[in-house]
Amino acid sequence: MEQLPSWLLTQTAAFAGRLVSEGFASTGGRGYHYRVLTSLHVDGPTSQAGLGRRTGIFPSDMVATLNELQALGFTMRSVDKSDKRRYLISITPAGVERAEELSAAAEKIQDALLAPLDDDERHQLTALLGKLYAHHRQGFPPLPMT
Amino acid sequence: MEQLPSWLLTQTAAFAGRLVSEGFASTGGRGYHYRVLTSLHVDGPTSQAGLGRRTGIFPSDMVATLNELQALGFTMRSVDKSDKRRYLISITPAGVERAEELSAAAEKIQDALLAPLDDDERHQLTALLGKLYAHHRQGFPPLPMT
DNA sequence: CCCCGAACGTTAGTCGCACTAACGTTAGTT
DNA sequence: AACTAACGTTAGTGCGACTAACGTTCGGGG
Repeated sequence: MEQLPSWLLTQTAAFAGRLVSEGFASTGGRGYHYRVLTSLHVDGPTSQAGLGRRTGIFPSDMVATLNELQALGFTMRSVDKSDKRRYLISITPAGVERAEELSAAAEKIQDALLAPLDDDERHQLTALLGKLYAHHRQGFPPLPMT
Repeated sequence: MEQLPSWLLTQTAAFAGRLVSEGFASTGGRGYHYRVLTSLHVDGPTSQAGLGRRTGIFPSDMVATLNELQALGFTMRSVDKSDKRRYLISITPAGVERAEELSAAAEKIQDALLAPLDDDERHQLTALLGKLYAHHRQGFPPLPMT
């Protein structure tokens, strides 16, 4: 059982999840915050739905996440007057700062996670996971990442 | 962000988790059932605590899981009269059958998950994940897997 | 021998993430 | 003008991981 890739993947992911949670939680954040702030920081403002497509977060969860981030002063909702259905979500200076904190935390997490692997192996792993990720992402969510 | 190993790992794990959930759910089971039944089938009867150590399931969750499996007729609790604190958990014939069903489901899941990888890559991946798993398992839970 | 700490099973509850269903509003399309 | 699709929102579900507390039982040391 312990050599089944799905077992290894989910178990390793469990450890990874633990590390990620701890890492982010120690700075008072969580995965969704990291994903959203980083996406806004790197790829710029967009609608909530667009953000959801970028980050793989469901619209319903997006609402809650943005409520939190907004309450913390990290993001802003402004009406898109060319389309009254949507908000334009943008990141504040404080949000950028936070995004960088969380990125730093993410890097530390990498190190802890990949500790037993040398550089070669790390590249192998990222390549393989990238392949899996790319494959399974196909045909899955609403693709247009506006 | 998309080349961060932790991002890839957690995202890939998300897909894996989806496939696993779907795969098991389609047969009316879940991950905990698979873990527990397989452990009992492969490594024989033990106490609840022992089972928890084998499978990485918390005692509190073990209780619920065994209640379910017992209600379904897949496992049995018998008193360990040499130690009145514990139950001896064993698997029933129906449970063995179920374990095999779930194992078959797990294999199908493997195929779906690893579809984009050739044999070589699959071995690489298992090796790398195994390394990570082995490393992070150290110093984590109560080790004696009685 | 008794006491105390550890292990066992159990109940209850929390958290993060993923996901579904339904609703009102607004934009396009036909 | 009517219909469909997209948007944001509310509410609720499921699974896995985890914490806290409690009563019972076992084992070892004073």
